[in-house]
Parts: sequence; C-alpha cells; structure tokens
Amino acid sequence: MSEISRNNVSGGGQPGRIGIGLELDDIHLKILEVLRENGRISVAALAERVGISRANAYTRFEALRADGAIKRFTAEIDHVRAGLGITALIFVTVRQQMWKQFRAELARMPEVEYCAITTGQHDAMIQVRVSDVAEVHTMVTDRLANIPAVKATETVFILDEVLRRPYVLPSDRDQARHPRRPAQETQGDVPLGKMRFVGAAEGRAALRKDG
Amino acid sequence: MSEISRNNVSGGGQPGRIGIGLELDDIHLKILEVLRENGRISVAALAERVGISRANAYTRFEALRADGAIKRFTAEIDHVRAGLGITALIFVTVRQQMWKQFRAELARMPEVEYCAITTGQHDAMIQVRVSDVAEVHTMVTDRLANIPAVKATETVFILDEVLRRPYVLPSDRDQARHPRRPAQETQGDVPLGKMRFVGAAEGRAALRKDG
DNA sequence: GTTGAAATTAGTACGAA
DNA sequence: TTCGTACTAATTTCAAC
Repeated sequence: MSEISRNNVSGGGQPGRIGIGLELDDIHLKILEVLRENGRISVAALAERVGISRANAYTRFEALRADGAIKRFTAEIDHVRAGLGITALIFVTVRQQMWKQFRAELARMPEVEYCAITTGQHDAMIQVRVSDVAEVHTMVTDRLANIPAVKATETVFILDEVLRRPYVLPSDRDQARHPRRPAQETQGDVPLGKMRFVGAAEGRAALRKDG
Repeated sequence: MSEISRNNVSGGGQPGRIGIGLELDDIHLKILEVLRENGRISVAALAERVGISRANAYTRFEALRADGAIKRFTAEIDHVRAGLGITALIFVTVRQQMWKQFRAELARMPEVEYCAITTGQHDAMIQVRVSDVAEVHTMVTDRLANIPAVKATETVFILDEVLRRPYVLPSDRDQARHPRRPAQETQGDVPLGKMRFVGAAEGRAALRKDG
C-alpha cells in the first residue's frame, strides 16, 4: 500500500471501506478552500468566514478530518532557507515485479519529497531536495543505481519553481477566465503537432498489482 | 517574479534584501520539523515538544514566519475525495523570450497545482488535477496549445502517488540508513549505463532572465 | 531565556428551532 | 442538521525575574 492515497481507494479511515464516506457539499468545499490558504485559522474564525455557526464548523471540521478529505496540516517551508537549495527530478525505469523493493528503498531516502508512478517513457518520477548538486549525483549513482529494481534513471534539475498551489479544488475551476468547453468544440482551433500524449509502456497494465 | 521563491533569492520579506535574514539553529529546525508534521499544533505544545519555554517558542515561531522560512500553513486535501481524481504531468517546451506570457497564462489556470522550470529535453513541467481524463485533453489541446509561448507539450498520467513528504529538511538526512558518502568512494560499485543526466538545452542560459 | 498569573480564545455539551 | 448559549479547558499575552 502506498504511503498516500491511491487514485481509486479512499485514503484514510477503515482499510476495507468501499466508496465515499462523506458527501461534500458547497460548505465543505468552502471550508477546504479556507483551510488550504490558512491551515492555522481557528475554527471560530473559519465559521465566520464560511458563514455557519461555530458548532456546525466544529462538526464539519471533524468530519472532514475523520473522513480523510483533510489528510493533514502542514507548514510550507522555504527549502532554500532550510539549506536545501537544489531540487531535481529523477525519472526512473523500474524492473517489473520489483515495485515492492523500489518502494521500500524510497522510504529510506529522506531527501525524496515526492514520488509518483507515471505512464510514458519512464515508470516513476521522484523529486529530491539536497544542498548541492554533487549530492544529486551521489544519490543517483550511489543510492538509486544500486537498487536492483532500478533499471535506468534520467535526471533533470529544477531551475525555478514558478507556481505551487496549496492544493487544487474543484471550485477553483469556476474562477477561471476561460471556463471549460466540451472537447468536440475545440477541434477547429487546435494548432496541429504541438502536443503529444504518452500512454503506458507495454506490460504496464499489471503495474499496479505487483506494487 | 515567480509566485514562489526562486532558488537563489529569499522568498518573502523585503524585495531588495540580499542574503539570509535569519540563521537557523538546531532549535529552529526542530520547530520546522514539528510544524511540518502538524501545522495546527499550538505554540504551547510546540514549546514542550521542542524543549524550550513558551515565550521562546513564540519568538522563534514569529521570527520564522516573518523571515519567510515558513511560507504558509496549509491543509493537505485528498484530491480524490474533493472530486479531482485525475492527475497528469505536462512537459512543456516554451518559446524563448515568451516566458512572461507563459507565466501569466499559467496563473489563469486553476487546475495547475505545480509548475517548475527544468533542464533537459523540456523547459517546464506542470502538474494538473482534474476530474476526468477528457479534461486533461481539453486542457492541453484547448488551453495550453493556444498559448503562443507553448511550442510543444508531452503529457503523462500519474497512476499512483507513492510518497509525499510535507517538506524535506536537512535534519532528515541524518536519519537515513545509508549516510551520504563522498562521490569518489562510490566509483567502484556503480552499475554502468544505468543513469543519465540531462543538462540544459542550447540557449537556455538566458532562460531565467527573460521570465 | 524563563516562569507565572491575567486576559482572551478555543473546544465541549446540550437544549431549542 | 443546524444554531445559540453556557460552561470548561486551553492558549496567548504580558509582566517580573
């Protein structure tokens, strides 16, 4: 099991539970919206901003937490200030049937901030934060390459992080200047040859089962 | 200027300030460590966990906030529960001299959670969260491809998010099972041909200046 | 940098709408 | 369900050490 929720399974709560435990209404979403911007706001202030009573705010707040819709509260830290000025992305090709090992090794690498399994040319992307470029090299050549599950890696450096939203919510979509149009309406004005979608490699169908 | 801190410039605070404003000692780092796990902990409880007095904790807490070492507090939301079950990475090739436009357009796309400028084959990577796969297609073909700054895109889907650490800190490194070794020691036992580093494309040196 | 006491605020319980 | 209120516990502020 992943450390964070899978795309088709409820994140927290009871292991065997199927389906959604809590129907999120507009007020729930509004609460999430506020909490995402200010994770330390008091429930009293939250109630006022959302326009509900204090008691109701406590009930909903606890429900969102218990349900797993809110996974945790965290402080966003300036990694440069914290001494980790170098960020890199490492794209990893993983040997089939060895995902479990790969995941176990990942858990022992504290410089890894994020890891996702992807379609396309590579199998996984990991993001690491270290204090100097040499450490990236050490990480890749010494640590990652020595994992039998790792077949190949490709590393790029992050030069600048342009945008990081606290967490995207469905309600954000309504604030967009260009609201979503159905796909068929867009066929006429799409510049050709600009984009490319990369599906899963061969044999990847069984990927999620052996993790 | 980026929405979040650049790799070589202090994030918050006064715009013209050069250098670090606050020397982070072990206690500062320990505070960050606690807040990263529990962003809603009271300063009183924080003081106890770190082993300092409350007044000291308040002083340091405020200093970290004012200095920008703590950028903000946020709730981590289960995007699946929130109705955004599809996550994709879009690698974008950007026309030189058009970074400003690209960034401006990004700010108007609420489904974009993260955007980083990278070395390697592409210029930028953006992560989007939407409710169904068709929306990814719409986003790429309708919105992104219509931006003149966008030369080409390549899209992959995220099948599973294996790991997301709240934010990596230097102190994490000491907890690793395999402490970092100098690079020269590793030359003997590195499997050959496994890894590849991808540097910046030609003309990318000026990349960060025209943003 | 620490402790303690006052003022404020947060969290809980419960009855009514 | 949600709201309003009263009650209890905890936190923050501020002062003296």
